[in-house]
Amino acid sequence: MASTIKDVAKMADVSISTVSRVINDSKPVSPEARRRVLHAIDVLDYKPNEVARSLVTKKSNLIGVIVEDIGSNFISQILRGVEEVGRMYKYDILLSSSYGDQESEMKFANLLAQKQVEGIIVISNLHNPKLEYKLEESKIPYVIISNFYDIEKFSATIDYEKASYDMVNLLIAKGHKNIASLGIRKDYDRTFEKKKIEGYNRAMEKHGLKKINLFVEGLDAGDVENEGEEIIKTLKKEKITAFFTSYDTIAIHLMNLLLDNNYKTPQDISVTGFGGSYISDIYRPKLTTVKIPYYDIGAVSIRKILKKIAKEDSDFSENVVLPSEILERESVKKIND
Amino acid sequence: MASTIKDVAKMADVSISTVSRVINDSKPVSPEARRRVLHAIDVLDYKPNEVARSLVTKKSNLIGVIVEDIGSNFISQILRGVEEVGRMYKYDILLSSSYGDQESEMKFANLLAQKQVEGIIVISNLHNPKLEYKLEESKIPYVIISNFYDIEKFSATIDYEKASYDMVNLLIAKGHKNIASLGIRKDYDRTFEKKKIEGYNRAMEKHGLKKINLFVEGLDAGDVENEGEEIIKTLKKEKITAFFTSYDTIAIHLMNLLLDNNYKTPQDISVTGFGGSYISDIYRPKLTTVKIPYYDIGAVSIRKILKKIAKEDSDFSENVVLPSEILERESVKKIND
DNA sequence: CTGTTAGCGCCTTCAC
DNA sequence: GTGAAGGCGCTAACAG
Repeated sequence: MASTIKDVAKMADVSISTVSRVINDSKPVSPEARRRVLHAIDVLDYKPNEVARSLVTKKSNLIGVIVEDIGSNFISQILRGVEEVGRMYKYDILLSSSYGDQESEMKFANLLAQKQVEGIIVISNLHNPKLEYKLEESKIPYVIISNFYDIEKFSATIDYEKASYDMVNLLIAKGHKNIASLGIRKDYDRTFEKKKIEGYNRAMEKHGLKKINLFVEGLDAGDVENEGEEIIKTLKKEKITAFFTSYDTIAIHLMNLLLDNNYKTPQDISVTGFGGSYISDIYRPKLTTVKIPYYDIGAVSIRKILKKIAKEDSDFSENVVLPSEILERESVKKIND
Repeated sequence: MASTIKDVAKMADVSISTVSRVINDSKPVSPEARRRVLHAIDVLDYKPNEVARSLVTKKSNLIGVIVEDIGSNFISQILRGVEEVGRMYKYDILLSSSYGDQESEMKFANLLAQKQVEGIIVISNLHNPKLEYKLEESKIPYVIISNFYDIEKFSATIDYEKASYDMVNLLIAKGHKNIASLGIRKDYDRTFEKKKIEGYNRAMEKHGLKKINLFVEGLDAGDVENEGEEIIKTLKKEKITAFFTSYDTIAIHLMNLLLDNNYKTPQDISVTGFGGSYISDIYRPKLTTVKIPYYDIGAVSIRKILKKIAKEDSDFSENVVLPSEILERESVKKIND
C-alpha cells in the first residue's frame, strides 16, 4: 500500500496539516518542521493521491478529448498540440474515440463529465448538434474542432477561402489557364469544402478563366476511381493542365488515376493538394499543398479552454484564424504557352 | 453546481445509502423507493462523481498510456486497440507523449501513479531501463511495447524472424535470386531489426543464395539518400533484382531512390516492405509487405493488464506471439531466367 | 429492506 | 507556526 499523508505526518512527528502545508507551499512552516516532513516524504516515497486532492479542491486537472479516430493522421497532429500545451499547465488528457458514432460521442461526454474533467475538446467531423446541446448544458468549457463552419462556438481554423484563392493564383502565375477544381461532394454546403471551392472560383473569375468544378464522393481511392472516366473526359475536353484538389489524399488518388491514364505529374498535368499531411511529403512527386497548422489548432483550442477555466475569458464566440502556408514542392510545373 | 447523492436522497426522501444501492445495484431496494430515487435522479440530472467513487473504492478505472509520439502512425494503431478494448471494460485512457525524452517518461510514470491509474502501457522505442525499474517498483501492472526484444516482461509481438523468412521465400519463389536486405543500423543488435535480417539470412542460406546485407542509419528519406550511392553500386555489381527492406518507409524511400536512378518498381526491381502502414497502400506501386497487427498488439496488451488487475493472472513473463500476414500487392514482379 | 456511521486521502478554516 | 476538526461525494459495514 502506498503511503499517505498520515504516514508522513506520523514519521515527521507533525500534524497532517503541516504536511499538507509543505507539499502545497500554502502557508509558512518552520524550517525545522519542513525539514522533517521533507525527509519523511523522501524516505516513504510519498506521492500525494491526486484523486483525493481532486475531491476536495474540485480540480481534476483533466481535459477530456473526444476524437473520431485516433488513427487519423490530422487528428493526431491536433492531439499533439492539445497534449503538449495541456502538459505545460499540468493538465492530463483523457482520451476517447467515437469511431464515427454519434451515440458514443454523447456517452463519452457524460463519462468525461463524471470523471470531473475541467474541459472537453471534440475533434470530429460528425456534426452532432445533440452533443453540442449537451455540452452547452453541462457548463463545462468545450471546443469543437470540425470541418463544419456553422458551429457558433469558438473555433480555431484557417481561412480556407483565401488559402485556396492563393493556391489557384499560384497555378495561374505558373502559366496555367485551364484549371479544374476537384472537391468532395459529401456535406459540401456546410463544410469548409465549400470555402475551398469558393476560393478557387474567385481566383478563376478574377482572371477571367473558365471555372470547372469537379467532385468525387469521398476520400477513398475508390471514390476517385468511380469518377475516373468523367475526370479524364473533362481533362481532355477542356485541355486541363492543372488540378486544384481539396485534399492531399484526393490529390494523390488523382495522380494515381492520371498515371493509369498515361499522364504524368507534373510533366503532363500539375496537381495541388490541401492539408500538408505526412504523405504529401513522402509521395513522389512531392505534393505542392496548403499546410494546415494542425498542431496550432490543437494548441489554440486547449489554451482557450484553459483560459475559460481560469475565468480569464468569458467571450467564447470569437474565432481564431490561424495563418496557413503554401508548400511549394514538386507537383506543379511552370508552363509557357 | 452539479447535484450530489445527498440532493437525490433528499428529493426521494430516502437515505443516501439507498440511493447508492440503486445506482450501483448492489443491494435489494424496495420497488417504491427505487422508483422515487430513479425519478429524483432523472429530475436532478444526477451523475455520480467518479472522483469520489474512486477515492473510496480505490478503482480509478484509468489506464495510463505513455507513448513516444501520438503522431506516429503505428503508435496510433496500437492505441486504437488499447482504447477500444479498455472501453469494453469501462476503462479510460490517460494519455501522455514523451516525444522521445526519457526523463519525461519517468515523470509521466509518476504522474500517472498519482492519478491512481490501475495499469500503465508504454509504447516507445526508447529503451529506458530506469523506467522499467520504476514501474516494477510501483507495483502497478504494466506492459512495454517496443522494438527491443530483450525486455523480460510480458509483451505482444509477431515472429519477426519467421515473417521475414517467409517474405524472402516469396521473393525466391517468384524467381528472384540476387536479393539484398536493407535494414536499419540503429540499435540493430537489440531490436527486432536483427530478427528480420536473421530471417532473410536463413532463407537465403537455405536456398544457397548469396546474402547481401545493406543498411541505412535511420528511417528518414535523408538516411536512404545518404547511402544512395552505395546501394546503387551494390545493385549494379550484384545484379540485384529484389530488395527485402525492414520498414515500409525504407521501402518507399528506396523506390524513390531507384526511380531517381531510372529503375522502376516492380518492372526493373522488386521491393518488399515491412509494417503494412497506411502509406504502403497508398503509394504506387502498392507495396507488398508484412502486415503487423498493431491493433491486436494493443488489444492483447491491455487485456493482459486487465487480467492482472482482476488478479486472474499472475504469470507476467509469458509472451504472446501474434500471427502476421504477407500482403501481396504490386511491388514484386515474377521473373524467369 | 433501510438508515446510521465510519471512513477513503486530502485541504482548509478556525482556534491556539 | 501549528493542530484539531470538518467536509469533499461516495461506498460499505453494521445495526435494526
